[in-house]
Amino acid sequence: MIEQLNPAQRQAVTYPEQHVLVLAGAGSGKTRVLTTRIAWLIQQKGVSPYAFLAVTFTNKAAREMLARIEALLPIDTQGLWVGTFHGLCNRLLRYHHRDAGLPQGFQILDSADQLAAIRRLFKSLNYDESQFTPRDMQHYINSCKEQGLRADACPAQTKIEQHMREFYAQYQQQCEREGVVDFAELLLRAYELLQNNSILRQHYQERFKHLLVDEFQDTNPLQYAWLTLLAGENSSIFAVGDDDQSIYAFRGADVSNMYRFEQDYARDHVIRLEQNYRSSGHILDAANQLIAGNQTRLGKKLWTDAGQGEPISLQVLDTDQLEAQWVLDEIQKLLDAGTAAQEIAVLYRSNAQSRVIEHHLFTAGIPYRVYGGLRFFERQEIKHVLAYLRLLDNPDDDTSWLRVVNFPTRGIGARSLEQLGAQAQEHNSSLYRAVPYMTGRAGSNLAAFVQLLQDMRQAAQQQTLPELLQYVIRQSGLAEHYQKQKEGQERLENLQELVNAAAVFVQEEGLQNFAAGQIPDAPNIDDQGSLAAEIGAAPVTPMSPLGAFLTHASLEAGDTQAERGQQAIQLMTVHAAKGLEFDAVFLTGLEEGIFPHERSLDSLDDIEEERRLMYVAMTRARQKLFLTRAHTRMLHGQRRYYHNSRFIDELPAENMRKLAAQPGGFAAADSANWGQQLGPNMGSWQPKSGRRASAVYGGSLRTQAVTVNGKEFRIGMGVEHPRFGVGTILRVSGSGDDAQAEIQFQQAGKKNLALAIAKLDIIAGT
DNA sequence: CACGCTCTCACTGCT
DNA sequence: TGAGAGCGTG
Repeated sequence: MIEQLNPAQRQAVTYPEQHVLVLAGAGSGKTRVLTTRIAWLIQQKGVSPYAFLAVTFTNKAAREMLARIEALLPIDTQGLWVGTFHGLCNRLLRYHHRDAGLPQGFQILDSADQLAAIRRLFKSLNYDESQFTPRDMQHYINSCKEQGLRADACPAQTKIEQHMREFYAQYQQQCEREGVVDFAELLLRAYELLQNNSILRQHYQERFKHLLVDEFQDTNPLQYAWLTLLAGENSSIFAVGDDDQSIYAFRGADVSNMYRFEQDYARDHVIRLEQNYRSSGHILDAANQLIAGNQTRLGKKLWTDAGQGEPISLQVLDTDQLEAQWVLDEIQKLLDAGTAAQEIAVLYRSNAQSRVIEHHLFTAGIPYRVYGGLRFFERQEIKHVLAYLRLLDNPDDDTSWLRVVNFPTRGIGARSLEQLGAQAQEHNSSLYRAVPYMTGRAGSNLAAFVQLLQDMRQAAQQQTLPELLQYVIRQSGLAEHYQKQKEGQERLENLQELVNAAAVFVQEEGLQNFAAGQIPDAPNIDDQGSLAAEIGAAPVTPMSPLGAFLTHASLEAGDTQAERGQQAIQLMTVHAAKGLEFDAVFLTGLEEGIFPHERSLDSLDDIEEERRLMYVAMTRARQKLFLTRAHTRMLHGQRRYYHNSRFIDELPAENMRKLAAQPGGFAAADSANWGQQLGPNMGSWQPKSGRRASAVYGGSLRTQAVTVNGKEFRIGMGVEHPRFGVGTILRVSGSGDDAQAEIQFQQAGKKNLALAIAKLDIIAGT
């Protein structure tokens, strides 16, 4: 089992049973180490499978981990807790819902549901959106929870903070009333459950001798607290991560958890996995050099014994169009040379950049697959069906109620709902429970809807889950509605797919013989029986197939796209590429303001995160890495001009191959021969010094003044912008509608503005 | 209640 | 540029 491991991997796998931090570089075999550690402890040390809790961030990672453990061990892996933070917390809360103060069938809100709930509360509290929007509020609530803060513990120094905190409290009340929990709540509740209930805490602390965490750099403070709370006196945490690949600070991840863990738990117990099995030497050397530019890191240097391979190619193009064309040409060559399409990836910093590339691939007839976008359980037609189903389980779920009470339309308009809302408020009840107070036409329409739900609930008692779904799709009128709709065909197919998904689900969970609403006995679910006996906890609460399916739908939104195996070029953001690898990688849009993104330019922390992102991007490539940038690209419907990304300058010359510039594009049209100008060592790639890269704007395109709409803009002139304030023109270029100026604003920093569009006032006398 | 118009705004995205 | 939300009209 451990014979084929390298020394560092072996050390990690066989480390004494105590807290360890494993710094696992990109492509160093971290999943293998994690899974082998579990298998080794079970097999060689006789540790019971019950003593393990292994936690990941994504369902995909959890599935992969389980599959690999099963491949390593001939024995039964039942009892092993492997899952996502949210999945495991959900499990805890289902088992101990009473202790956690939750209703038995609590529903889970996904981000969209949460936002809808917040919007609804905005309306019912008559909040205007001038101070903060529902989106701001959602972000605020989640980040409070991710720091373990309930509303009463949130700061209230300023008026705004007081308002937000008050709203947070109201939102929480609404969730309690409706019996729903959002994602962050799953974690916070589970944490509080263990915190407040010493019997449960001790039970789990004694049970889980080994806590293993994947992607530790992505944990947020609450996850860290949950994990360290769960670890008892005799438990050990095996934390695997890479601080250089921490790219999710924007959603609450805090790399300093790694530094803290090292200090507080694993001092002198840090293992570095630095041998890389993925990329060639040139790529690794360049990536190492780049990431060394970050101040804050634990430090690590990847190496390979597989040879230098090919240097990294860098190509500079005039426009985003030409960049896409160049990428297309190179892809064509790779395909001709026999590279499999799915082994070629085109990466970009943000999704908007995919369009041009897609267009070129599409025109050339090359199959491609864009990652990201709508996932299966997030589609509106799917969410509609799920809303009906949720109401069967929990009619007090107002979010679901409002979603489908009038969809398809059944004569219950905004007016009726307003009245219903008022009744609900008055009787302090859910909308569902307020229906009997309604009279007249609205009352009877609502009563009919309640009857519809009642019929469905009845069906749930007799039919299997797939049968119930089919029934709900028909009886709700959704099937008919989409049949009539012009573009409803695809939606109908998705609904059928949902029925199939339910059939697969009950099969896999062994629930196929149960009616949808029936609660099966739970003889073989884990050790909960013994737990109940042991600590006198509330009786175990298994879920009905319906409840289980709804939970599944919330916690696992489904893949964005089907199998990766298809013969298609892979297009995705750098974030989405984390954890993946390809023979050939095109990293596009390497311009200052694109990558690093303009929103990150003023903060060192943000720039360091962008640098890690660049590091992640580069280390996706096995053999060939192509970097590209364009002088100008269309963004937000405007042509904008960009400098070289600082990250290009930070790469060592000896690992790079400078490609000759491509002729053509607007350079030719503008009669400025950019082709020559961008020859080797000029615009394309320059060693170290060329940070300012003035060559980009140099030569015949350099202009002293331009006239737009009768106003003359000169270099050095003072201008005022309604948002950015007062600034000085550093540079002008182009003409007519394309005329651009780079302006140094006193407050807002340097901006490139299109003069025909920007509302600039010239400050007289400058 | 549905449709179409205008306005605004824009990174990354798992659970 | 173009998606999504808000608003007014038939």
